[in-house]
Amino acid sequence: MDQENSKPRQQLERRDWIEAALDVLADQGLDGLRVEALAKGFKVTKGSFYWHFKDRQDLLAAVLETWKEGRIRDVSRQSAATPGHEREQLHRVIDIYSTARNRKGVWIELAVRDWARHDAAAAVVVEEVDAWRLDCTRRLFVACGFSEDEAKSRSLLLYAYVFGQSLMAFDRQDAKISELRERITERILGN
Amino acid sequence: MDQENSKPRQQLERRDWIEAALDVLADQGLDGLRVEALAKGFKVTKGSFYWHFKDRQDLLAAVLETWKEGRIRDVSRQSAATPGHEREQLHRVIDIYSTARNRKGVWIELAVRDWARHDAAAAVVVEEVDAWRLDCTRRLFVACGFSEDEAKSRSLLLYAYVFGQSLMAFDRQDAKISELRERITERILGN
DNA sequence: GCTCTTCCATACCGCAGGGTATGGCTTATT
DNA sequence: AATAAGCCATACCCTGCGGTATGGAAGAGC
Repeated sequence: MDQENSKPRQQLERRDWIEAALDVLADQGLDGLRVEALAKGFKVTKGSFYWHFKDRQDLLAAVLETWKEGRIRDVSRQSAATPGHEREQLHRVIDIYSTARNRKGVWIELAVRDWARHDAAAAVVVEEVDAWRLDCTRRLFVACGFSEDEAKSRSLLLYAYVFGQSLMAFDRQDAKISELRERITERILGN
Repeated sequence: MDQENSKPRQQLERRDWIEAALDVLADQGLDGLRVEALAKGFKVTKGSFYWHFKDRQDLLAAVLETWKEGRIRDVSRQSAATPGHEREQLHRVIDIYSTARNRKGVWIELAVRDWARHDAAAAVVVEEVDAWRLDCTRRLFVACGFSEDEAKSRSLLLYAYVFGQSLMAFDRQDAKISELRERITERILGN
């Protein structure tokens, strides 16, 4: 119910608040991100919060920046694909966002995108992250032998699919869901 | 800024509030759906609102029901495909949700799905609508000559793509976006 | 003309939550 | 030991918003 501070810390830092904020963002959404609730999670009052942050917007901007940096790092790791294993790498990109584990990452992703629909700053960040991601997978597709246009097209399809799939309840629709997923993956990556 | 009542009505009905609520839902999201703000849009006080609705939850439930009925009707129209033109029908399904016009419909879709992530009732409705839609396109794919499994798989890919695509800013990513879209559509519907 | 119903205005309560001011405790510094 | 700095508690203000109670205006029916 309430997020415990696993390490019974004595001093809170900016990072701790940001981490907790990301947790809340994952399973409450942006409008569930209240400083008093956050403070209560740390068994602390908001007097602490306003020591580390100017105001709520300050936290939100920091959350956004943190999320962006994390995604950029992820993309960088994916870009460093072992030559000859680009297709495996693309496969992993799909798997990572196909629910199960990484539920938190997916929900943060959706929360941020919802955020971006009503906030210009968030929209900019999402666009930047998308551009990185799409460019990364585009290069991978090109390395697989596809043309530039086909690589762009498939990159778009890939990410639209994984995000769209996380939008659908979809796990409960069909029993043999994993088989369907394999078919789709093949459709995106295949010949 | 404020939604005008185009027809200078004298009496408000339940439908009017629900319609206005859907507008707000489209460009403000669920947490922007406040009864006082809604009343101000009608140049009315909330005394009126609480005449037509028990409370805020009553409105939300009605909004959800209205949205569900609308989607079910849409699916029904798509199901009534002229035999021999199933592929055209699938093409239209993709086009309808590919932004441009129907921006409102897409944003409501996203708002409702965000809603469903934190509300069980909304989640049920979304699941039902998804089931209808997937079953409809599945039948269309089968009519196109695909196997049952392949039809299911492509239906999933189709809807995940259109929803995911609406999640991405994506229109500003590339100039020749329409060409990319055609490639993707071909990938989803093609041989 | 009178009453009753329908629909909305006015006025109010209660509470959650952002933000501020200030005081107190703890640790480091000299 | 005394002072300063870092970190948080307490107390308070203000606004927005859900919800209620009640009164008032306009038409319907008799």
